Amino acid sequence: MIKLSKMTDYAVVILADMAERQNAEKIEQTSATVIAQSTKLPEPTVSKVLKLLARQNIINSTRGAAGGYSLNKAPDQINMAHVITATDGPIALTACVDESTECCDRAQNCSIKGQWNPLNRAMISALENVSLSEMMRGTR
Amino acid sequence: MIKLSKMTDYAVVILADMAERQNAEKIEQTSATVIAQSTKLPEPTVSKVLKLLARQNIINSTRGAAGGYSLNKAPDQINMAHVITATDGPIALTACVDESTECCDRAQNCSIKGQWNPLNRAMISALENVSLSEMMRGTR
DNA sequence: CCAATTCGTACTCTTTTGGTACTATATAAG
DNA sequence: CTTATATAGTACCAAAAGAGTACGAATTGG
Ligand code: FES
Ligand code: FES
Repeated sequence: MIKLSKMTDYAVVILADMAERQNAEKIEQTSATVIAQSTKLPEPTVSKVLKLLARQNIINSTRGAAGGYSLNKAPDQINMAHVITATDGPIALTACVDESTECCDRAQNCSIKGQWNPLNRAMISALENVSLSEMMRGTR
Repeated sequence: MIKLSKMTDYAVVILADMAERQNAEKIEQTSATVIAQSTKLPEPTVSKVLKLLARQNIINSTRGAAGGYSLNKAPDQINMAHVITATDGPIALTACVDESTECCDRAQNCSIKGQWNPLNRAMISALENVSLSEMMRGTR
């Protein structure tokens, strides 16, 4: 079954939690520990997800004592394509998107070589059009 | 990385092969063996994929001697959502699409429970809008 | 009956994913 | 300067999923 990974699932939950907190209280930084308690997710996993999100600049990280994470954009500016890219890596439905790389094993005999792009583009733009705030409808 | 399975990859290659053959020659039934030779894919795998496609009525199967498979629709009537459903199972980005089922483990503490639908719908309709014939552009 | 062909299931091997642990680095406070 | 508190990065192991294969049952035409 085609589905997204648990990491992405967690990422959305965590981002939603951060968005709520940042909206309600005027706290700038939140530590991984606090988020883990709030979401009831295991802390090491939360930490891992936050690191992934920080690498893609979806959230901001501050080290040291009194450090933590904070959203880098408004919730309606964060789209799912970006989040999925951060947690699952690049969105490419097949390995055969461009002709430069190795493609699949049967490339020489394949009748649809290099024809996956329409599908990929459709998928990516669909994901780009769903924002975090849309995922949070009815939350508050 | 979010990607579709090799089964789906094979399925598209196989369907493209069938579409070409059915267009060129006026053959009604084609056996798994012939398709395997034509696509250079291992026969057992081809057989497996064809069975999956037949179950979803994307192709037609005839048993017995002189039996085989044939397309059930025109190539532009076959969309990728259908093919992916046949080979990978239902398209649901998360287990938490409807509230009836068990959802994920943290359902009780989840702030976005039941909010995955927008994402799922976007994804599915994107896939429905890509047809097999679009994947075959430039083939013939 | 016999040959050709699909159907269904089950099994094994490999790859990917999920989760955890450990160490290094950075920063604020005393 | 030292210490406490955080994040950053890497590496590792177990569990799950996926890919491929094999085998026997069922169906049809000659
Ligand atoms: S599917 Fe990869 S080259 Fe055809
Ligand atoms: S993600 Fe499953 S209930 Fe929230």
